[in-house]
Amino acid sequence: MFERELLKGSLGLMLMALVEQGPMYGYLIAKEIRALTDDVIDLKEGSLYPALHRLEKEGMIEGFWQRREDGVDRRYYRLTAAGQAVLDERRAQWSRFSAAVSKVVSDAPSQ
Amino acid sequence: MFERELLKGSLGLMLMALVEQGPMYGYLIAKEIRALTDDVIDLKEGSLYPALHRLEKEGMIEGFWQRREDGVDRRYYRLTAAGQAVLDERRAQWSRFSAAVSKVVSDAPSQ
DNA sequence: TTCTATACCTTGTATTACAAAGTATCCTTT
DNA sequence: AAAGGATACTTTGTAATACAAGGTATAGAA
Repeated sequence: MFERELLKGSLGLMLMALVEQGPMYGYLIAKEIRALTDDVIDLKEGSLYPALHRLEKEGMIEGFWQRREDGVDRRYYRLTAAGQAVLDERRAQWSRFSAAVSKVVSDAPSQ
Repeated sequence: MFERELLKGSLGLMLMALVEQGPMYGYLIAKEIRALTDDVIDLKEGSLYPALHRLEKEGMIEGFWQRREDGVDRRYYRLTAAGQAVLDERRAQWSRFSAAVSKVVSDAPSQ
């Protein structure tokens, strides 16, 4: 119940970071995130696909269809140049932000 | 613009963590957070007070009015027993979550 | 045949940070 | 004396977004 809100603001960042490593498609991205985080982050389809569409519309990522031998279409995404710049920015911002929250939340008394 | 969404899910946690150290009132909490985070997190009143009311309604914190000598009323909050239990939980959850995001976002290639 | 995995999509809902406005007091600056 | 800023709390409306829950379609295993 908290996790839902925690994810806000960091989902786009994670998607861009994964796509940065090379073209990936949605379903694989979700599996990667589950694997990398030991199921701590379990992305739902209703979050994943709209987020990808959003990033594409904003020009951060670029999608293209690829047909497998068996005829199944998969939509791969790659990072755009604009996306790379924004990713660098948001990565730094995440560092600052998560460090800030951790500091406030750490049980060390203020004095 | 991203920060707004980043804060979601972690604001309640920060408020509870601060109030855990002893009774505090809203305005002071905002100042404390700015000071602790070097202005990385600058809490707005439209976020702060509704969040405090929310936590109070949920029974996580307990508010009481205190009148200063000059006649100004301040509303102090302290953590409840229920709030302490939830705080411990959310603190652990934040650790797991932020570590998970950092791992996905870190530029280290998957192999 | 039924179920699971793969792979994508969409609509509606709940949550929540914040902008922007208001109230009131005190102190400092012009 | 007037104007501005800091202190201190409040409220209403808005934008953003994760997700539940539904859908489509294929392939292989039970």
